[in-house]
Amino acid sequence: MNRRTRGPGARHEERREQIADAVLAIVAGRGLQAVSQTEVAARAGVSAGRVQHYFPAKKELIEAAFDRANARSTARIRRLVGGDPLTAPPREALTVVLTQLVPHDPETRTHLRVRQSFTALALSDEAIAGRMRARYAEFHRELAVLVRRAQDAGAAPAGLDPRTAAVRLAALAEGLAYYVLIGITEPEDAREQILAAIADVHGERPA
Amino acid sequence: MNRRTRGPGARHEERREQIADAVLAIVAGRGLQAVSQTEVAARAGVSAGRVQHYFPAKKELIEAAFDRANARSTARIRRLVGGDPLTAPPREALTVVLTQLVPHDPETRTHLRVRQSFTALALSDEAIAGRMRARYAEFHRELAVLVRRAQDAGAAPAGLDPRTAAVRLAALAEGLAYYVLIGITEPEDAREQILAAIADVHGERPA
DNA sequence: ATCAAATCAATGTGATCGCATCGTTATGAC
DNA sequence: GTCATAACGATGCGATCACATTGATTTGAT
Repeated sequence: MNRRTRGPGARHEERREQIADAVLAIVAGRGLQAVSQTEVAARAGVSAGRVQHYFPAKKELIEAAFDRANARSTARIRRLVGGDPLTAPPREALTVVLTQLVPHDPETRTHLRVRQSFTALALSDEAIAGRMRARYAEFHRELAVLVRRAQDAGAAPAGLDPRTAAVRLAALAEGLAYYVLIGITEPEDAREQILAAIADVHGERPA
Repeated sequence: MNRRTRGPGARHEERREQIADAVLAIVAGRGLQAVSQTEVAARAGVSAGRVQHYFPAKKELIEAAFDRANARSTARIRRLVGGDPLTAPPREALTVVLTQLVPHDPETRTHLRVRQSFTALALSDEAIAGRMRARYAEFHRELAVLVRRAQDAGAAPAGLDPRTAAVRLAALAEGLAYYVLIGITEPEDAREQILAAIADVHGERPA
């Protein structure tokens, strides 16, 4: 129907995303504690009043930014896989999803910095924690499906429980990702380890 | 010589540790952003002036708390292993060091919450980041020594590069630890996965 | 005993924060 | 056209923060 329901402009969702993106940029650069109405408004190139209008409470602003980050991440994965990861070739999908977790370009680096800030916030903010748990539940479930399909396709002999293998892969990838982020591991090394772990799931011997 | 160099009491280091511990308690409970002079003073049971006296700048207070957390962690590991981990039976030391990373009692849970807060801070605070890198360098080096000794002792056939294996083990353990912390993985499951990974390093087939 | 330095508490200060409030403007419904 | 209302900008307010300042007190050294 109407693209604009009310008021001037009224590209409501668009504006919200623009502001949420500004929050993410600040978080990536200087952390969550640097997020304030003034800071966000300046970064987004809008008035502080507008920020407050779209997000009456700071809590909502932060949560919107978190959701926005997840949406961006999901979109990026889908773009790289070329569709729904669950219907893509399982091994390729596994490789993309897991290697995208480790920072290797500005975009992934920024995303992981943001994510790391929110993981800390989740420890003292139940609203974020709930979203985080839901996000991980979906993530691990999706990974488990991929692992199972990969096992079925390959010549996996015994076959580890898909769910367990999925969690193991994710944990390894996330741990390595943080090491890369703080600069104690090279992106290439992390990637190699992840590929080896994926090969292991396929019944091949890891390097 | 003199335990007290100057002034009343002058149990300088002791007081600093007491205040640093208060900081850690606050971080564990409500996160880094809840740390303020007033809050710390109240938690430590001292005047706000004293906090300021021992830590003229907040930056120093935070860094002292970080160092304190590391010292506590090191002491706990040594206590559990019963001496220097590097001279203990390698497989036992590996098991202790890695399984202690995942939260399974109030102490380890608190420690990991604190650690998680600091990992986020390290992304926007170079002083903390430097300390963090140094800490990990030592941690991974120590793990690598243990892995090498474990490989020598066991019947490991080929033998993965000890350094690579060490990083892999640590990454897996830390990833699992965070999953446990936010409640999407059970402590027992995480422990099992870690034990399996250690067995793998020893040349045994993982479960 | 005296003194200098360390310790400590109390108060002040400027800045910043989240949020409330108020007034103006722009827009769509009628 | 008019009217209700969303959109928006600007300003105000109370709270809190890190840090500075001040002054009193306690100790060890001499």
